[in-house]
Amino acid sequence: MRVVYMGTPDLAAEIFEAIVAAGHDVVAAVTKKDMPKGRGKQIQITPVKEVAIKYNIPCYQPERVKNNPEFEEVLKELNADIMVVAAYGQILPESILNMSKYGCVNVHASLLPKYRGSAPIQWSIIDGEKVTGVTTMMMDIGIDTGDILETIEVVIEDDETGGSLYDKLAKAGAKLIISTMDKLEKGTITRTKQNDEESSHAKMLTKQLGNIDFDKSAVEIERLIRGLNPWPSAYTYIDGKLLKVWKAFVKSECDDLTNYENGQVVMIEKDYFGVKTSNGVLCISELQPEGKKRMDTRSYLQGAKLELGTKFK
RNA sequence: CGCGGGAUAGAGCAGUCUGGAAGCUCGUCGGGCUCAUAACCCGAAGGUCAUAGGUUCAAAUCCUAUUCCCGCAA
Repeated sequence: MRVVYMGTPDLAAEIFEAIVAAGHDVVAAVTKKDMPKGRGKQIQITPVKEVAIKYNIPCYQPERVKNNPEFEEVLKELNADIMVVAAYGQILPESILNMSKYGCVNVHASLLPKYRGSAPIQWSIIDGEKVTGVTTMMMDIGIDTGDILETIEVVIEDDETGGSLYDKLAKAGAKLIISTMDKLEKGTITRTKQNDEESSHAKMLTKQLGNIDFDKSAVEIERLIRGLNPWPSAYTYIDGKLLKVWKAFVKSECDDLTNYENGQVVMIEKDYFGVKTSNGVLCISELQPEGKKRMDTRSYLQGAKLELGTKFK
């Protein structure tokens, strides 16, 4: 098929590659504008643009697609059979949705109608889901509300992190979109309406979200840590300095801790230390002090003189 | 030139302000103790103190430049 591909991050890039590899004629890529990123403020090109350059595919980066007749004209001229959208980052107007023969198909990293929105992967871990997946759907004017075409399930492991799940879903999504495009072309696809009553919305991730609240339960905090690993990461403060928490586990049975407050260090072992929460002890086993590299807690304890009763935050 | 922290043994750190013997907690190796051990005791190896230049009788430490790592912000 003659494809226009829209997407921005790595996940979208992987799906992009799969479509190219499947032999489709991708005539153009559309991605967000290059933004200054990283320490220097160096301009960094988006992962999708990288792929476009690799295969010598023209790449468009409109500031905005809404109310942009010029860009719509360009799109029209491309005369695509289908537009595939994956984590593009902009809402498409109806005129673009209806522009091509097969319309706009979106690859979304959740089992819709659950986790509509921008950060479904991390939220599914934070919420403690056991299963998530990828959905392909026909886009309409709502946010992730269109008819479902196909889904694929992915199990969330007990030690799943945002990063590891991201990779799994990218691979699953790549497989699924090929299948969906194939069925669309053959006309064997079925469309299923979403049940809005079962829907939920995954809010955008913010750095604030990673600020650990020790008044929550250890189980919840541990999921937060995994969900926000590697980005934007869960953290707390010690002596006013940032301390990122990369890995932790929960200990529910402990000695009497009524003398301690939530957020205080209540046990120090060789490979971890435990912090009291509202329910259970959060045992931190991998962390990163401000300005330092990520390290296991064993190493951290060699150099830092952590004492029982130290309060985080 | 967006703001800031950092580079010292395999790891994590102290020492730098106030120049004057290379240290700490571990790890590794050897030996001992023990029914046994990730526990304990004794011993050893392992460093161009990021790089280059400067000041000084003397530099990890003071001055200048460079490289690399990291946090914030975006």
